[in-house]
Amino acid sequence: MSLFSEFRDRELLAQMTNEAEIERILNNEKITFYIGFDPTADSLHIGHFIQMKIMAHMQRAGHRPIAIFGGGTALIGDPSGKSDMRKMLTKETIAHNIECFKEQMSKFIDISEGKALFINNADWLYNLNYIDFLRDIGPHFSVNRMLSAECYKSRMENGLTFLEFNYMIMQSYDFYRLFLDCGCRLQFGGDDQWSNIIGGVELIRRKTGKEAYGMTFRLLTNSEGKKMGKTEKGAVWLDGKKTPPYEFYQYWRNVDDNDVIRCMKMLTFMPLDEIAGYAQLTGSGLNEAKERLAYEVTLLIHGKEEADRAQTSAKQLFAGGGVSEDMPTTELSQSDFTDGKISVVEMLVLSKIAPSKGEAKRLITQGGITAGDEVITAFDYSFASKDIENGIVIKKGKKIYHRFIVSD
RNA sequence: GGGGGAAUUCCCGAGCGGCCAAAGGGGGCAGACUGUAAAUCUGUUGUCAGUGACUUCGGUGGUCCGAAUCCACCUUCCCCCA
Repeated sequence: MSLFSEFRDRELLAQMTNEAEIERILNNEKITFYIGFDPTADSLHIGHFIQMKIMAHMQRAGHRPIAIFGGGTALIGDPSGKSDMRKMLTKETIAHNIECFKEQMSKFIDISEGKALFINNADWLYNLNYIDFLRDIGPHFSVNRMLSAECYKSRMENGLTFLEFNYMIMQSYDFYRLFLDCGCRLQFGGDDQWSNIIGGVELIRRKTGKEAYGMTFRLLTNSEGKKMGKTEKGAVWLDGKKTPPYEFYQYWRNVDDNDVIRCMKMLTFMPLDEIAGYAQLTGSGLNEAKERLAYEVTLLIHGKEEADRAQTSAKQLFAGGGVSEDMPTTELSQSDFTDGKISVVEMLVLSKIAPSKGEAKRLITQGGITAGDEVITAFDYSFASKDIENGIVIKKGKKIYHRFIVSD
């Protein structure tokens, strides 16, 4: 199957500037292309992963990827899809974030022998001369047209600063520079980047008279069109320290029925005909597909060992009596006990299962806390230290398990 | 630069001197139902303590027995005019 067809069949494609030509190039030439990543956090998240996966697909097919780290653009802040201005990041934070990105990305992209390039756009953006830049680039942008761009729409109501307004021009300039310096003719990005990408395509055409191409990939959304990969605590991070493998696994294990197959297509390298098999499943049979999805994605991000462990833990916890070696654990020391006892409320707060004592009591009152096999019903229930010296598992609701052990 | 308006608990959004820890919705959490799904229904959603206390309504002062509500100044944001 051709690379382009693969993208299409995996439902990855969103918009592109010249479909026929892009398909021809992808399938028949070896080209240099780029994707930008703004270092706004110290870890990549699942949305970036799709972009990386595309890079990997492309690299396998012999194309040369460039990953641009937005050390310069992150200082501006992309207003696309944001209803508020981002918090301004310091240069130090950005530098640190870039290092984190590079490390994570190296696991997916082969950068040996110039097979891929990692470039920081601060290399050219920092030292731009304002007047020269305006005279060189400014005339090629129409403010009227920029303001009608999708990425500024939401901001027309809430306010858009001049700082952020410049973001599109910066990104367009990036593409122009890469076109000149590296022969980069194609830019990819998430679909929210469409405006920024065609800005660059157009700039290149106006400055050089040559054609460059842009293509966007679908954002990971659920069946209701809402962005996926977000939890209450924030994004689903690729860094195991920010989103532990078990939680990561559970996120995918719990996706909506309607989203499983698309997630498989978009996030894994599973063969399409195999995915088609899973698409036949209905009702509770879909759990099988979810399990596979969770395993595959965890495997890609955290490796086989962690994926196996997450899967085993999940099976033990949900199928068995709820005991697993690998689960969040809180160690209680003797000083946590008063007169040799500790209340369940305290344990819940100590382990951060509940953020406050009030919340802990509420959980107990509503029957949401189970210790061992017993539902705790009295909010002042206490454990004696000797009763739990061999460890005890407390369950909050149906899915949160936490083990307590007593140290000497 | 001139004029007008706004800032409320996770979010949106009521409240306009005591009955306000603050309506309603969203979201979250828990329970029921289930398939570790969705939908639905119920409860709950500041902190600490079992009648109560304490800290909250952009910030700082003030008026008052009493303020989210009134006054002054400050900060930020929006709108109209230039």
